[in-house]
Amino acid sequence: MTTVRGARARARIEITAAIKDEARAQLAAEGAAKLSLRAVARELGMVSSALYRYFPSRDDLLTALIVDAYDAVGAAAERAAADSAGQRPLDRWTAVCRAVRAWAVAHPHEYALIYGSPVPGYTAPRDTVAPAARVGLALIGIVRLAHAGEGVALPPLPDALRPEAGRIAADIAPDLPPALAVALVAAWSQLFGLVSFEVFGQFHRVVEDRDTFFAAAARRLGQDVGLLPRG
Amino acid sequence: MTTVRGARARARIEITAAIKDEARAQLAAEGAAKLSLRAVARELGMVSSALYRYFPSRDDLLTALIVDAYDAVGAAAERAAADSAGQRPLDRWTAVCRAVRAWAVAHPHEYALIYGSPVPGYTAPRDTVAPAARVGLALIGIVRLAHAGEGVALPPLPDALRPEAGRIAADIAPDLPPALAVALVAAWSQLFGLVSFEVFGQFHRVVEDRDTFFAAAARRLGQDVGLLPRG
DNA sequence: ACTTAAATGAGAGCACCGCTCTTGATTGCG
DNA sequence: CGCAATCAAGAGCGGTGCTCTCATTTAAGT
Repeated sequence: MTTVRGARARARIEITAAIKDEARAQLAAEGAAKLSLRAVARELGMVSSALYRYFPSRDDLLTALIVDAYDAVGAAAERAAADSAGQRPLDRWTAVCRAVRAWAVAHPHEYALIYGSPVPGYTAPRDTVAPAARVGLALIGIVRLAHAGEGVALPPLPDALRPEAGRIAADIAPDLPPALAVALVAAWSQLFGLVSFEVFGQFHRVVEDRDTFFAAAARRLGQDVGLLPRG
Repeated sequence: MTTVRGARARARIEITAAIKDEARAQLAAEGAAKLSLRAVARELGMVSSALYRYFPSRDDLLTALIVDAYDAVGAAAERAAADSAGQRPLDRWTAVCRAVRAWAVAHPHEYALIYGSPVPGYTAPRDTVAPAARVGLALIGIVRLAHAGEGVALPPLPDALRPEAGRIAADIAPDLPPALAVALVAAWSQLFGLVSFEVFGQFHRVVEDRDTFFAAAARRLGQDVGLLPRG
């Protein structure tokens, strides 16, 4: 199906990749707002209208970059999870968190593209939902192992939250107790609160040693999902 | 000093306000990316160049909107803190959190303007730092009262975090113990992680009953800064 | 009260943007 | 080999932020 049919098909793949690379370079240099199709085409030595053979619109190019960014941060998270296999769950949790943060500070504009203000319409395109879930799934995986192992310690669920907790658990991890699922979703979003505040400059003149601050906060987040300090 | 000198000065104030109002309307309708000086001028019945007498650039207009947005969400937080005076600290904490969230979901584009991707340069203009601190200060105020009252319960500080914790405490609340200050900063950013994920659509098809989910998460955040369930 | 300087609005214009359409090669399949 | 799909290029449309010039109006100083 994806076999290269000929020189033309091969060229199309290469040019598509070149466009994305140049767009990514401009994104890293100036941010999504300044990304211009004309500048990308100019840098690639082609005319702007030719670019529309590969991406039907600027938003579609951005969507491609969004998918790639989700995949990149998701891969970083999964790699951290894999590299920390065998360690204690809480250490693995913080390793994944730190991997996410490291990727974010290394690629601030790409991070802003996916976890900042949604720049196109209100709803994300279909293609982005699966890549967007990878970080969350990596976190779930670690907690799942801990739950199967020595178990996790969680406070009881408020009655009002019980129905919603059941829904969430059914959606993201039917094998986990509802209280754990809802704690996971909360911790997941709070992790990106920490990262976003750092990347977007809200910690300016507030937090200096961000590495150790983040490590401690991430560890605390792990405890909030029931991971034990001496598991 | 701010006395109105004449009709011209009065008109300038009114026109400046009208420009901001129209810009805010367009912001709410289409988002910051689509905000156009020309469209604002057109809607106000003036020519685009005339608008530059009031705002030197589009970014300056946006900065004005940013300041207003910070003030609006800060005022909402302070109002929630004032209205809940006398209640138990943890309830007041969640009240402030819910006020922030309520403002955010009511003004998603303005929220995105201040807590989404920073659209102008990397560093926020000077005028924004004071208004941006209001929500944090409201939270600090509540915890400070709780600390002066029946006290707060916090886990011990890791040794590695001790220097940074001292710095943070000196910056934001010298009267509070360092462990509490660092927990506050973390909870502060995590609060906006929860809100951002909801406003930016990351909770789509994950969290349904967002009111109760958020209330529980905010309450847990309050416990993370040492507020006691039955204080 | 008169003059003078500052403030304001209008208009033209520049460079850039996303995007569309047409035209003429080039490629590859039947 | 011929025909259809693919592609680069160019011109062009309406839009943008922003600058400059030029009247006109207002406010202040003498």
